[in-house]
Amino acid sequence: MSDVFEKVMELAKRRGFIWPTSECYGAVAGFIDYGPLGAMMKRRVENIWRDFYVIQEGYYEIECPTIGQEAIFVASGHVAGFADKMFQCPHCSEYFRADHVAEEYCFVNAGTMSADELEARLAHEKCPSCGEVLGKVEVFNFNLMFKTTIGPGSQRTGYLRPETAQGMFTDFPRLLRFYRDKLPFGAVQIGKSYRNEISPRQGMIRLREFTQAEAEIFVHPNEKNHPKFSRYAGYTMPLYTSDAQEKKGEAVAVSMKDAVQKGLIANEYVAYYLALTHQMLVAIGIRPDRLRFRQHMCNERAHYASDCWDAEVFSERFGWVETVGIADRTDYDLKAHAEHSGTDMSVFIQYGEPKKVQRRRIVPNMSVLGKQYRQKAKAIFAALEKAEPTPNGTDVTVDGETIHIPADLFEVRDEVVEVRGEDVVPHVIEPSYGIDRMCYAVLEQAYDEDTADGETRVVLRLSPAVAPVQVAIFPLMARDGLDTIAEEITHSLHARGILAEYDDSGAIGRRYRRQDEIGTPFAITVDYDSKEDRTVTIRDRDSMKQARISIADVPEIVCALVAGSRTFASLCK
RNA sequence: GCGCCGAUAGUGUAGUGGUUAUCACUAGGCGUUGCCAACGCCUAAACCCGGGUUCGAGUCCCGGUCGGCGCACCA
Repeated sequence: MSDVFEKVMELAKRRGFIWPTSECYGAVAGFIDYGPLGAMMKRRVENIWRDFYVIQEGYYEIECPTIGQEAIFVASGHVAGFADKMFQCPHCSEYFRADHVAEEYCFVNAGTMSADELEARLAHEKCPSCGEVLGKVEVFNFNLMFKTTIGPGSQRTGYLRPETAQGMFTDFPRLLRFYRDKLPFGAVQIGKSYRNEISPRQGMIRLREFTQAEAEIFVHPNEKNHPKFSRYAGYTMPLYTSDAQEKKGEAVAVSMKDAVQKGLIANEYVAYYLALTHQMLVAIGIRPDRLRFRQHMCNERAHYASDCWDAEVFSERFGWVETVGIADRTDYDLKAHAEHSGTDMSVFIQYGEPKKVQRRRIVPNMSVLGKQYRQKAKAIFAALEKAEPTPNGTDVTVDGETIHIPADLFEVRDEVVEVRGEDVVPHVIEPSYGIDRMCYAVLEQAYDEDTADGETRVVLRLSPAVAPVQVAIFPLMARDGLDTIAEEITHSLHARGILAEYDDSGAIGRRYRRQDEIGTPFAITVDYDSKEDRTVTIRDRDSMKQARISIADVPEIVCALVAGSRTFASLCK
């Protein structure tokens, strides 16, 4: 009994959407090839993503290497944190997370114990699976990053990035300058990321090499109202809140405005991108009734994220599949990179009006102190700035030595200074899209079988926006000049950037079926009337209806149909 | 990584240890046909990889790879 997954993957393989990678040597789990049609469709999905994020939002795209030096991932926490301590039971061969088992046995600070400590302590405990006393186990780190070396001699460690996000963070100072030192702004990146999954399954749902489209939007920590929130304030869609999940409830349709007001969503920024994501997924052809937004429970949320939602698409095969993650990552990443790199990752925010601030300043008598303390003078000056002065002078501690500075060697000035602004480390709103999962969802939902003239017709009901081939051109017969007219029409469409496929092979019905199967939304047929009156038929994939249009109008009509600015029904008078 | 199951033309499949490995669809060529997988003729195309048992292996055994399911994993 074959389900939709099997049918659609069989079609995808046969017609050139998705192939197992390096098949001639045996495929490798977690890697796939996009064939000619798949690569085209994926590109169209990515370009729709660009329409939203780059064109509509104005967040420019950058492109960083997929290999990063070790320091990046030390700072991001991936070197230490993207690994799991695991061990295998010597009796039953089961694998376990060492820290999880340790917690079950109530070890104190199980999460921070070293591998050696865990080995020593676990030796006396029983295997959670088979119940035998574990004895000697080997606790090892399994890091999900692919490691490599940079340059000859393997001196320098590099990692394949596990997310594209870090590039936007490490480029932050340059991006800030590019956006002329103002918040908010955003940068996006579409590219490959890599995770060495232990056991990838489920076709293109869990890959070791996959394509992400991520946006990092840098906002003022206290200004999380989106300036264009009105665009989506009334947008209503199903939200599956953490509260509803705890109570075993269901997703409920809420408007973004209400969701923010009721505190279901942390802020307008998160809500804005939830709605934008919904709109975009529908634009690539995801059915709204198979789409919901699930909030992370407190315990599954990364420790630095203040709110996190997954856009989940319902798959007939896999159930609800998380396809997009939208998180408020706060200032975690920028602070980490600032600390590890020593580079400032803050923005100077000017106040509307300069603030007058009362400030006490201790001004040392440089000439006397300098002569008296010589090498120590510099450290003493620094210490004095933070000292608490008394009428009898003050004590400062330099290199463990307490030195008394008499009151006549410094001056205390109470002054009012103008402060024009402050340094702020922005918070980051991160919508992160799994392009491959989106592509799978599009294919699965587009797959359909109907009956035409008593025969089963397989049809991919792809949106014209993502269909790899946008229109097919058929001469009814490949002779009598029909082929020439059809070729001319094909070229006129190519000139408009439309991917039109000419096909004169086989019966006309067979050619329609071939195109139905790869989701080509429209087909134009040149017949003998075309020679007389310069008209052709245009046929709609889904309804299989035809309309007669002038050859001269073909490019404009096809462009309008593909763009969605005109419906096929409007052609049928 | 463990357990169970599977792997045969492009796709889906048949195949008692013994001829030249079955059939359908698909694809290519020729003819025919004049708007929805028509028809005729012709052609191309496969036993996952490596060992073993045997006179002989697509078939039996062992190991591997890939895929599916269950477990574990999925910051």
